[in-house]
Amino acid sequence: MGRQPCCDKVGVKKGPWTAEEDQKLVGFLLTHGHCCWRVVPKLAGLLRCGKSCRLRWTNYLRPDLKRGLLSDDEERLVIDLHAQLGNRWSKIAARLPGRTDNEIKNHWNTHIRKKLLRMGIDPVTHLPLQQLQQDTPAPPPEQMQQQQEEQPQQQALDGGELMQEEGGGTPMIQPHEIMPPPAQPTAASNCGSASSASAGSASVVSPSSCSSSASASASAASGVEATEWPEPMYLFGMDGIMDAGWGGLFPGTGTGTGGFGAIDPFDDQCPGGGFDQDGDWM
DNA sequence: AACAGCTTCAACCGCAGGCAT
DNA sequence: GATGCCTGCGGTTGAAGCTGT
Repeated sequence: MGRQPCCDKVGVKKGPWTAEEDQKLVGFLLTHGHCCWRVVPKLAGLLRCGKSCRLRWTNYLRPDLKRGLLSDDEERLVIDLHAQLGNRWSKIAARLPGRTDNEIKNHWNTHIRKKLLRMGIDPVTHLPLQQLQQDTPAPPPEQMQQQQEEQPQQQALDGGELMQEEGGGTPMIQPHEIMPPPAQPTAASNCGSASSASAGSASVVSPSSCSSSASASASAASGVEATEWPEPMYLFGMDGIMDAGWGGLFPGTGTGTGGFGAIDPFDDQCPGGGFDQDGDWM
């Protein structure tokens, strides 16, 4: 809405990632790691800005990501950490292996925040709302407005949604449901028409609509034992991934974003640069 | 079945900080 | 110390999916 684009270059694609783009990005990062995110899209053959690639990787394609809703323990930890750290989502995410700051931020805003409000707890201060109102006789105008907006919502939700959410909420894919891909998966084939349904959203494979049924049946057929594996990996199969040595790529899965500690990305390319002023590889 | 309103979450944006020169 | 580049962070947006009428 009137914002300046982060990439002023013409021809930079935005919006949802396609399966093909995911494949290119993962394939490139598998073999090269990343030197400078700015040049990753160029070298990977993507019409994206580096920022977009980094975001896609850290929030969705990283193999050490957990998928699905936060567990009760994780949720409690998030609340606890939020009370200590505030909206330092990256710091909070660093304490939850396999979770991204974006994921935690979203979960906070959509689930935990509402839950706390229904419990009469201010999600910002973590103090009881009533006590907050008594202790702060004249809150700032914006806070007053916020409380006025939130109180009716709290009352409105006290009815049925509480019970629903307390009972576990929407049944999305759980970590234990994540199965390794079949031996020879076809790109995006696990979800049937996922790639053809909408070019723009083909890569955004809905866990609830796809993996829990498709991958479960696939693993049942192949007899593969259930293990934790990120959803997008279905798109590419395991052979190349294992050959490329994911384990070496991600030695520390609990360190939050980044996580290329053990590799020397672009070992023979990066040192000394090699890019012109436009960031083109020379 | 069709529509409208609501919810969710992937992706975007601008900004700040770190680092190299 | 000044400048520029790159990365990471937190806030925000909007399309897709879901739910209710």
